[in-house]
Amino acid sequence: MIAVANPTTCIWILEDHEVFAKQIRRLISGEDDMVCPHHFSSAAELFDKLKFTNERPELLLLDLGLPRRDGLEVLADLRVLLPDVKVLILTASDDREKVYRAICNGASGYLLKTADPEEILSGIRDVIHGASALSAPIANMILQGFSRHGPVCQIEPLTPREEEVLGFLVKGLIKKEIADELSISQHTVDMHLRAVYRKLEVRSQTEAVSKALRQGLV
Amino acid sequence: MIAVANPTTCIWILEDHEVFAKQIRRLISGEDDMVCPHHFSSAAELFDKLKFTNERPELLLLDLGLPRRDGLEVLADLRVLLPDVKVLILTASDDREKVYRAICNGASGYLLKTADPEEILSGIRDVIHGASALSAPIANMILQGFSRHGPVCQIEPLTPREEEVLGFLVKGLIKKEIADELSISQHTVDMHLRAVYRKLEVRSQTEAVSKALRQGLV
DNA sequence: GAAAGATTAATCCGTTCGGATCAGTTTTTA
DNA sequence: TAAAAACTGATCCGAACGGATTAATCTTTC
Repeated sequence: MIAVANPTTCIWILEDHEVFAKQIRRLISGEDDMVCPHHFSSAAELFDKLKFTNERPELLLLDLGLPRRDGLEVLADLRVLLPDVKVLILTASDDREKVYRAICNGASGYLLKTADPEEILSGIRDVIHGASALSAPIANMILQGFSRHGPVCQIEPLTPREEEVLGFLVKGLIKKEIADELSISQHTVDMHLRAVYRKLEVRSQTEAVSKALRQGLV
Repeated sequence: MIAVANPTTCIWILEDHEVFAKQIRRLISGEDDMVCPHHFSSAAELFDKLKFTNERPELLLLDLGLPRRDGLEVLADLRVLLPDVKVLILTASDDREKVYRAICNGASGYLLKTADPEEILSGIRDVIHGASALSAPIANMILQGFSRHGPVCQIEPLTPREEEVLGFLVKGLIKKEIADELSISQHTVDMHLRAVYRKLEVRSQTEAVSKALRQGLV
């Protein structure tokens, strides 16, 4: 692997609050490993730029509290149009649903506007390097989502096939559909599932899916 | 609320690597809002201290790669013995299962030993202030756990009763047990559940639980 | 005080699930 | 190569589930 020293990262900002956007631009411009050539006040402006030019950012700082088009919609659209552009949410809202939707829609991080400049810059660098950035209160929200369901113990490891079946179950398929998907009989699916129940110490699909998701097995 | 200026936080360390432990102690001692009076090389030493003295830390920096007693066991025991003591994992391992188990067992954060001193200090402060601290690669691991299941859309809000029923379902109860728990008939539970199905656009308990957990509804 | 929404309850019926139990084949590993 | 583990398949049956439909009561809101 060839190491590239200080490659300059191109960052765009979508933020309707003009003053705040300019502050962030100044912050970024003060660093020698990143530039911010544009910022946009509305989703329309951003998509016009993408439509009529070939310029592309490596990272977009995205506000969620936009006036017309919701930031979450912008995020979902970008995932389809430009899946390689990383999106870092930078917003004032710590609404639980917004946080979850942003993450589930592929945001690389979620920073609050209360974050200090250092946190924003290191967050940007983390995202550029393939990691994720979360403000402490947001990390807290997510972690609580885990621990709320109580402590967990080590479990007997699942076989690859068992994990596969469990994965389809989590996707919402019923046994017959899983059987078709894997080209095996329903009885076999049943057998694998039974083994999963034993290992996870559960007694139903519902419990198995719940435990699997809470423990990050799938 | 009365603001207390710079209250000194008492931090303990459980870390079998003597050199690293001393580095961290020095780091902490250099700050005027935190002190580290003790560090321990084994779980036994730590629990002896807790048993024979009344000294208690506000925060424990915990390594997971301990020789005899596993750090995760220590965490689980501390949750029971001293639920108010916050635990911040500081370890070399980025093993997915360890991360999930630590979080599910109530750790307030998970930092990698590769973290720089500033990150460790700000992580400690975040935890003390009730938030959480995650190293960027760990945050990434957790976020991937969400987005792996694909994008999600806004859903019709559930009524309180519907959320309650869904909550019990996630806990692994079957309809009859939910009915008993809420002192209503199975038919009513069935009705609520059907409403949940419609709103979440699913067709089974399994799918409902899956979607609920992935979207952080419960 | 009227309208809207939430909560409660019930019947009917076909589908799916979970538990118990058995057994042959393939793959991995010691 | 032999043993262990994983994967495959099957039957039987009672319990649980999902869909459709109807309707009374209670609470909140305008």
